[in-house]
Amino acid sequence: MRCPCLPKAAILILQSALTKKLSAFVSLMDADLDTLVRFHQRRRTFLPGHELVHEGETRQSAFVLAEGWACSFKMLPSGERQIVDIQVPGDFLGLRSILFRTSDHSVRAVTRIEASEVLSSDILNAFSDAPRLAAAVLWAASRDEAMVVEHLCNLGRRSAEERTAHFLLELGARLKVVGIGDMNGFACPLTQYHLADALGLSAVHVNRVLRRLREDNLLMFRDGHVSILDFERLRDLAGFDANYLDQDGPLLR
Amino acid sequence: MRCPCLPKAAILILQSALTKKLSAFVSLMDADLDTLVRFHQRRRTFLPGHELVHEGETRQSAFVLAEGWACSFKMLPSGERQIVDIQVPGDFLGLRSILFRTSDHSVRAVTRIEASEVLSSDILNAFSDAPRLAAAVLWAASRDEAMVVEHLCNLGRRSAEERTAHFLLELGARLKVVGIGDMNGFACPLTQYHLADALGLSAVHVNRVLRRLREDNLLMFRDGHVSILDFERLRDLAGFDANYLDQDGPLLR
DNA sequence: GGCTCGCGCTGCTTTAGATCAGCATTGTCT
DNA sequence: AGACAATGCTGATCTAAAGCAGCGCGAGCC
Repeated sequence: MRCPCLPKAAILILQSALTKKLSAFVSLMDADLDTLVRFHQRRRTFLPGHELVHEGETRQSAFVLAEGWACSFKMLPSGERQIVDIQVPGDFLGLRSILFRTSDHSVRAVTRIEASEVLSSDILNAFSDAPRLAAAVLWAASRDEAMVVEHLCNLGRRSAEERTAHFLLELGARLKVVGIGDMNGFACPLTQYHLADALGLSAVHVNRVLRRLREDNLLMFRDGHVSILDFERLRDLAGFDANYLDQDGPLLR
Repeated sequence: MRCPCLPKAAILILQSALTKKLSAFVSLMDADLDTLVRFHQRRRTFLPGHELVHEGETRQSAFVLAEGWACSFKMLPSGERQIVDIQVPGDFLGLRSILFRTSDHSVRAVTRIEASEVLSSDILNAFSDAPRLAAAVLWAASRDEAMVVEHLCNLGRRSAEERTAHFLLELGARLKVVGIGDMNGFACPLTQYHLADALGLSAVHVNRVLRRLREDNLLMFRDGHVSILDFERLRDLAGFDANYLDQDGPLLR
């Protein structure tokens, strides 16, 4: 605990996944933590499949994901879905939907989730009241962008196997930071259809790729669990370098 | 001019491409404009091909692009290049490189460019001194992310023709906001190799796609100029909806 | 019990785009 | 002038992944 005189809510926040993540960027002051507490009012529960944010609609809310998994995606005119990112605890959901006139993407719960609604006033007030926290929000948004950029390289220049391996390694690394899963694997509620929509592949092909990865003793994706069988070879296959997650080492700035 | 008592430098800033872009989000106050002036000290000129930001290196600078074109990209272990985005006047270059421990991407001048170096202290001080400007920076970063997200959909779910059309329509829309080009087309210093690296295609295939688009009287990419021959059909082909650029209509928030 | 539905899995055929190879044009350097 | 490097362009061949078709299995439901 940083400061025993903080209100009880703030102490809970200290342990939240979001705080863990932001603390990798700056050490937050009391004023920042007080403001973070406000982010965590309005906690909600949503069932699997519920759409929290709707592409093309105005006056959307953003959320901070506390428990469970979600995915952000865009629908294309052809009716196909492109999953942009998978969200795990500590991630913002739909941040761009409150900064933009109309949301450019949708967010849907994959599992049952708990999330706190964040209003655009919460974010914008943070810029006046808690500049360090606001800077951390910019950092978090930039980190999200870095992940999308890496996904772009995935789709543009990596083969189906490399892509799949890279995607699952990234998920593992992100989950480790918020204290879920370990080097050997993690619980994963995604279906092969989720993978297909995220990786720009057909579900049929994802299935084949997963089989090959399993037959090569690289990883197993089965029964809602991902097992990393050979991290080194997987990392080399995928060309995975976690630098872009900016999460190793203690906070510097 | 908003305020005749501002220093001369600030009045110039009022007309800068960055200011035009940020003003689409919030109307900036004098304090914001003063801070923006600081962003525009340290103006530099770079020759075509110069690499301003280096992937994997620490202590990088960011820049605001004032004149000319640049591209941000990542190199993959295979030696292939994925262009993440093309930058035009008013865009930030390498913003993530000052927020992260090590830069996750590189930035290279396509043409001769003029750019102002922005230190991480410039950005972070803005959070304390000019919260509205800081919020606008978050918006600009989010807009960049929205563009990368759209590129992701491009690579994941659109055919080579759709991708190419979409990419060039987006460029046209972005250039229009900063006052370059019009509905009929724009000067474009990119080579077919740039397109290939941005679109995740081979240069050979880009050439064929451009030929088909030309033969169908949709657009011409030739001699450093893009001519939009049939905007409506191109837009339908590409499934292009400029909403994600969040640049239409007057400022609301 | 039988029904459907979601999800995982597999074989066969097709195709979009890569790869390979080579030519034409233009501008720059010596 | 000749050499060369970039860039644009084209035909022939190859291949990774899509598309299509279908089966198995367990869960939930009438």
